[in-house]
Amino acid sequence: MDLSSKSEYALLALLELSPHYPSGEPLQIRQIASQQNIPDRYLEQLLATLRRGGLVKSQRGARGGYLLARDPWKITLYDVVSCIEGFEPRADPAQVADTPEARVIQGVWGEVRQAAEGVLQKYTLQDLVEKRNAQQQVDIMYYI
Amino acid sequence: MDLSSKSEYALLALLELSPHYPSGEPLQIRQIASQQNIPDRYLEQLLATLRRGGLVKSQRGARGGYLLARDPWKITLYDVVSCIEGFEPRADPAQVADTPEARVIQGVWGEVRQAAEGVLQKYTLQDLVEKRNAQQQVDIMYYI
DNA sequence: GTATACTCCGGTTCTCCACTGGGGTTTGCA
DNA sequence: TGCAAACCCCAGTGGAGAACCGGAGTATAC
Repeated sequence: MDLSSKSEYALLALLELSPHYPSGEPLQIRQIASQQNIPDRYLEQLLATLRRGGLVKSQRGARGGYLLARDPWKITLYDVVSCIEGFEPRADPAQVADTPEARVIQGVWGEVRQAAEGVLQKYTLQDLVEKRNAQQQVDIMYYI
Repeated sequence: MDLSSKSEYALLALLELSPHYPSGEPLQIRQIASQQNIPDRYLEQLLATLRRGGLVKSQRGARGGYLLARDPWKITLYDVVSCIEGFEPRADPAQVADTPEARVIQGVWGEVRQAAEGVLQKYTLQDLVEKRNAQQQVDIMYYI
């Protein structure tokens, strides 16, 4: 019921990439990692997953790096979390007994999942960037 | 993001206890376990947690067993899951870096949690029992 | 006073998370 | 052409928690 640091790291990385999307300039793992202090070798794996999930593109070689695969307002938080957590293949039949009670519980749990996913689906990376900017404005106001 | 079998077992057990609440007759671990085929030694531990959480009462000795601590409509699914999963003490400061981005993400995640908890809070054990009864009615209809 | 239940404590196996390391391969640039 | 900077792939490790199992103790009804 809590956010894994896997997902949190991925979101932080994509948040770093978002402002660089218009320019088309890639960002390197090292830069992202030091900016958000994430272990860089770990972030590498997460970015590889995101690449395989079609959320980022990579550029190899010197002056390479990562950049978003599409506009920041076309990537929802659900896209990110489901890609990184990999909870799409809900089809393993290694489930518990199929009693009437179990079925009822599964139904309610489906509602819980839907509620959670609904929230994740309504936010995009762009929204997060704007939220952060707004927050920083508030911080500045208080600072003055 | 999925229901642990811990919570599922606990809900199944409480669902078994619910119809026995009015009579005041306790149910034994063995009976609950065989009814829902849950490993009985494991269920024992879960029931102990529920007892410490004040959701069930235990009666020791011969003809002992467990019974609900209060009416089935006064126990929400949130009560059960939070008791068994123990996610109340959200105060350990072993968190990730406190960047503006991290704060924004935490905020959104708070919304996700609230959405999920909202669903769990609106259902009681009584609701589940009624859902199951309704489901069984439907099954019978189809059977005829 | 004995069988029947719960109670407490510990250990075990397994899986996953978070992370580290050691090789590769591709690319820009001098 | 060489080489360094980046990504790429695979493998392993340490700790934590989930899901159990087992045994010794304790309270209670009959």
